[in-house]
Amino acid sequence: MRSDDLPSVRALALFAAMSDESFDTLMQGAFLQWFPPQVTLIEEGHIADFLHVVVDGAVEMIARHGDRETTMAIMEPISTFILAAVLRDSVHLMGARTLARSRILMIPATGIRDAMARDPAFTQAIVWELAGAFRGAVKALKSAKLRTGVERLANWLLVAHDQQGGRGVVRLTIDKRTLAALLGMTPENLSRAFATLRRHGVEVEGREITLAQPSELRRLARPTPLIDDPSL
Amino acid sequence: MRSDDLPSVRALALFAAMSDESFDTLMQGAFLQWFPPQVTLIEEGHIADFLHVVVDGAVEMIARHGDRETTMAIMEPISTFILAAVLRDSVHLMGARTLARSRILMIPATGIRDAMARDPAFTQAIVWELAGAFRGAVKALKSAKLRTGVERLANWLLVAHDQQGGRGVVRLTIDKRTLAALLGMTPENLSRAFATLRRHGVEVEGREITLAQPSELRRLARPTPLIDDPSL
DNA sequence: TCATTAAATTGATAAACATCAATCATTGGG
DNA sequence: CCCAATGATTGATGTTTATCAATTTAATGA
Repeated sequence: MRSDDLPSVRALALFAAMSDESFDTLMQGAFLQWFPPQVTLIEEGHIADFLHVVVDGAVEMIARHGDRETTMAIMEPISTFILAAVLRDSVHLMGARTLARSRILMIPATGIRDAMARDPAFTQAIVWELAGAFRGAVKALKSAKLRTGVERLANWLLVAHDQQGGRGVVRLTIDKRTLAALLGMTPENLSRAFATLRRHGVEVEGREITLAQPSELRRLARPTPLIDDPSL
Repeated sequence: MRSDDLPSVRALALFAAMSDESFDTLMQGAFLQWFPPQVTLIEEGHIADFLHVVVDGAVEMIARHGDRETTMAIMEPISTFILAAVLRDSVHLMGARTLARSRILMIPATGIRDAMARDPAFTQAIVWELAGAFRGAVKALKSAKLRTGVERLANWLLVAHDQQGGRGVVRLTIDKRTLAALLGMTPENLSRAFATLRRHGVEVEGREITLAQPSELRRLARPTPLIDDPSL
């Protein structure tokens, strides 16, 4: 790993408070690598060898069962995935695949566990990270259980809208098939959901989506921070 | 809190490795209390004041949105709930209600955070607990997204069967309405799912369920450790 | 034991969602 | 620019699930 990448890695919340010694030890065995799109990074069911950190790009967390596949989450910079499997020295419950050209930091699982045992500040950061991951999964489960597909899309759009500056336009950074899988529906039903939302001011042109009547959309979506607020 | 309850609390994995000093400080402000069934312990959206530990009984984690309600998990002894909200000093994403007469240990959230800051062994135990909770939520989400209702019931029965000694009978410890909500369906559809499973050797008599043809049920259920193994 | 209430089951119907297929639109490579 | 491949949309149909209502069963309290 090139030494000019180190400061930006160090600035990540997970690593910021740990000691210099711990950080240097950890980075000895780590590597930061570019991957093209559609590369499988980890396989569901395999033992976790590395902690992965998305530094650039995007990674799709995938779950499969029989002939069925779903998208569990999209990891964007700067975020880790598979931390729990690493800490428990266990198997991945999900696979991961790059959605775009991505730069991924990979840190040996043993190094993470060793550093955690030695550096309390690092452990505290891990606690913070895990608590956030757990709450993210709870919110996803709530959405899946309490909302219809159309409602999930509407709320997804409102969140994306806020994250993109709230100027009436949402630019899709993922293809619609992946969005459908993330929202727990078929691509066909995503198209239909968009058609349903047309009456609520949602205009779709390829990857650009205009929210012409945001309050109308909000009325249908019924957002709640307890599901939709990424910071909660 | 009576001092003869302390040893069994101390033996909980979360507290076992922490120092005596930390444990004593934590237990100063804690209390262990019996609650009758159907008592709301925490409300969704409220700030987390206490960490809760189910010592006896059972607690249902509930999520609500509008006029809809679902069961997110059933917490049985010995388990904690709401740890992530405590650690992040944030609001509950779920409510909790006793399902049976339950003995609950309540520890002030500030005490938990203080102890975590001071006692690395406690922090390590928290990491272990959080990692498990996250993986539990991921498995629940996978089940919700990848399986039909009938399949979820079938797998739930197989897991319960194993946990109850694998002798061909499952005894329901919760009412069927709650089981339905846990599995993400209406009570009516739970009845229908049981009727569907009759052809796979599942005989229902009130709260007692006989698995007359376990391998037939297994063939329909298609269990996978990556969703169904409680230890993974 | 009996009456009342609550839970569970069953039936009918509607809504949400998936599957399959055909067509259209977009993208990427030669 | 053209063509092939891929993604998206639309239509038809089937499946899963929810809702509503009626009936049956089980549990509870006096």
